[in-house]
Amino acid sequence: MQIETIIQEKKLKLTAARKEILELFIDSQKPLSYDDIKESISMDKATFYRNISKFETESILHSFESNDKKRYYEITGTPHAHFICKECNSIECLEESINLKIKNHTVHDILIKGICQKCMG
Amino acid sequence: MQIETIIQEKKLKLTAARKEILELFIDSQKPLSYDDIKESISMDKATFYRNISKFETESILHSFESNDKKRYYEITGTPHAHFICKECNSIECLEESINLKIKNHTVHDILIKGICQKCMG
DNA sequence: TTATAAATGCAACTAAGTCGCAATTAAGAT
DNA sequence: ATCTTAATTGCGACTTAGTTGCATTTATAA
Repeated sequence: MQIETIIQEKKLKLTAARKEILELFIDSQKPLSYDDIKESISMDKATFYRNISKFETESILHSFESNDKKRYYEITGTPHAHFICKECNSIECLEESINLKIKNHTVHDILIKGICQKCMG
Repeated sequence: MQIETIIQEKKLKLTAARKEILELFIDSQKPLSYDDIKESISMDKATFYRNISKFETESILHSFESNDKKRYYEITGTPHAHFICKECNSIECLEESINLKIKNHTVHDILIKGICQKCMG
């Protein structure tokens, strides 16, 4: 996944901030919140959120609200469900796809909440 | 569902605030946030949240974070999944139960996000 | 190289929820 | 019926995630 290609396809300006954000999300194996990466990035949080928002409207990233009042973002790729641990707030991507249809509704995302292996002890 | 029975079973004091909260949630057909009901209740928000928190530890209510940074609460009854519309943020209780097991994880809740019938136009 | 629309940093703001503390109250004991 | 006391309440100040207005800077295309 080439950052410059992504940016050019959507006709966005390639700024240092955008490069930083996309590098982080492309390398990450799981969704990240602003809080997760604020130490690793050099831009202001307004810049972060404005870019994230643009990336979302361009479908480069998508997001969901977790159990900890934070929004988590990930690169839009193969759709998959997420497991959120109510105890430690960790998030796992579930690879086995869940095929779920609800009539008169378009399903985009599935979040499963519960207790993860670590927290079950 | 009798409010006095619920309160007595958990050995809590029956206060006016608790009565108000439980009445609202027992009558509601869907999960409610503080914002949904703040006009209808007479207590301070600290009191609301402290009681909600107690009701959650007593398993009288349970809650989840929706797509709009608000936490939604509902009476603990028959387990069911929720559909959250990403566009209008409405929440529906899904009655057909979804049987989902993930090895090494305890599943408590399922949230399905997408677009509801109204918003599909 | 320049023009300009878009992007940035900063500071001030919003909104959901939390916390400390003094005053009040439910419920059991007298 | 009243007293006692731990639990509950209201208030105000605080926290934290995210947003907004505005002056300055910068990527791109002419």
